[in-house]
Amino acid sequence: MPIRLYNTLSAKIEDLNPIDANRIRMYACGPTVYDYGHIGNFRTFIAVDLLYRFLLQSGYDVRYVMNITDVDDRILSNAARDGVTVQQYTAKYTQAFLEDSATLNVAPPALVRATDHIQEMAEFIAGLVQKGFAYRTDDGSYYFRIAKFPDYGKLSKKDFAGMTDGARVDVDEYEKDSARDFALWKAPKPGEASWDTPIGPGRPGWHIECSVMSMEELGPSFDLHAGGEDLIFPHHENEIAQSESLSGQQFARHWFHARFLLVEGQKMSKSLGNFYTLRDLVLKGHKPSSIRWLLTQVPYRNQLNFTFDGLNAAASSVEKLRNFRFRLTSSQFPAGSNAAIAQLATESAERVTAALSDDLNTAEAQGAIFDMLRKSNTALDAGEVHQEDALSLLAALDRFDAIFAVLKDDDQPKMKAILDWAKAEGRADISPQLEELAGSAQLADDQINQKLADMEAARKARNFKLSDTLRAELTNAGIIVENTKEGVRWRRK
RNA sequence: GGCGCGGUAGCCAAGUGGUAAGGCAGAGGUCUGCAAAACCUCUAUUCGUCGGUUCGAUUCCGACCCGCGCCUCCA
Repeated sequence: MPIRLYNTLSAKIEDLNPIDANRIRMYACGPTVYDYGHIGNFRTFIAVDLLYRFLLQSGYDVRYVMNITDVDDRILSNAARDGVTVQQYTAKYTQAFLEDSATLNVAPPALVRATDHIQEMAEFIAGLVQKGFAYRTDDGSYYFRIAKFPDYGKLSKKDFAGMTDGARVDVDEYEKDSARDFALWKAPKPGEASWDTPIGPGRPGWHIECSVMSMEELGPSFDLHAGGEDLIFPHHENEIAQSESLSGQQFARHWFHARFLLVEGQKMSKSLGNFYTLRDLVLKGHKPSSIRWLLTQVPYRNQLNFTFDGLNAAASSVEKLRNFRFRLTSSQFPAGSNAAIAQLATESAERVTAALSDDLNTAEAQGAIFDMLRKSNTALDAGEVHQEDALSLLAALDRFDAIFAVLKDDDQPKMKAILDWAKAEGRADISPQLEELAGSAQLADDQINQKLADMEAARKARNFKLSDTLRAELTNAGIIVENTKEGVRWRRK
């Protein structure tokens, strides 16, 4: 089954057709590390992560590169303001980004940093100058000459042909031939970091890093380029212009853009008070798995309305999935198999794959897995699931989770780490819920098991008062005890 | 203004030219010492509004209303 994806360049859903049959080379625009990542950032990164994981599952040999933008105007001016080096300033947020990605189970791509490629950028720009696509202004900045690239606008569907501009739009800006020409290289600003290169001192423009690093890592022409929808213009449009001008070849063949999310029905913004970093949400007591699930619920091209109600609903959904897996792995089944269940497992896995192949329709895929869940639970209740069936269902579930990555119950240590960070930072907004969830491992497993044994003994003796007391103690420690026909079992809240 | 996306149950959200997936929440029931989990039943005669095409439209077309995005550095 071909994987179909919407391609911003053609504005159509197309079969993904890699240059090399079995290999995908993809590049994603990563974060600018000047602050902690917010949930909008992670919506995009998770969307790309789902794509990456699905390509791997589909058998492709995927080379996935993401950049870290560790040089831009904000970074340089903030570093100067704080009296630290650019490296010092960005190290903290780069680290935070890596931690947050891990918290959200984002599979790590190969990372490249802009500041490690300054010389290559200078060479790239020199090449553009040589070919007549770029020019230097009196102050030592370099600009790309859009008039030389007739395809300019092909990604963002903008028509610049009829547009003539007067002198300069912004008199504070450096001089350039046309208002639309964009900076490849900016002359140094007094008091801020700059780099010495063969084209002179200065700092790179925003777009050049991605052209340089993607082409260096993946070749002048590669399969897939991803990012948030805001990057379509100007960032990706400019990348195309630079890259194709220099190489004379098509740059990325397929462009994948994730749509922005809304928060409580409105665009996320600091002024509206609905701006959340990942850490903000965890501090409120929300599990990373709930956040990841909510961010995967709406297909990447649709607007996703991120709400706290939705987050709580997501937590319930994840718990339901985990309960199901728990049931499959902790129950005893009769030997043999049941053809109907085997078929259910197979069909469900196929439905998931078909949904994801259809432009990464995550909602459809999740619907399929919940159908399997309900039917399986019904069969489990009826005792119709045999050993081999349980394994088949488990395989289908884990295949699903190889993409969605929410089943592993590791929220608690992640939340504990963020709690520790928040305390070290002196954050005042640590919720009691986080304290409770992060601390739920205060009881060691053997302590839990001892209490469970005591509780079971009390229940056998029909000493329900003692039994209830012990259950309450465990509940307070974040342990949920389940008494089933097959005996007692427990899990963390 | 230009270009683009969307409006589906209390909330979130798929989807199809042939009569509405899934999740959450809610109600009732089964199971159960309690609890938890799970299952069953119920909850949109209807898919922003108004027209049109069609045997038939939520799905196609048009208009209108509403929300959202991009239009130079926000994922």
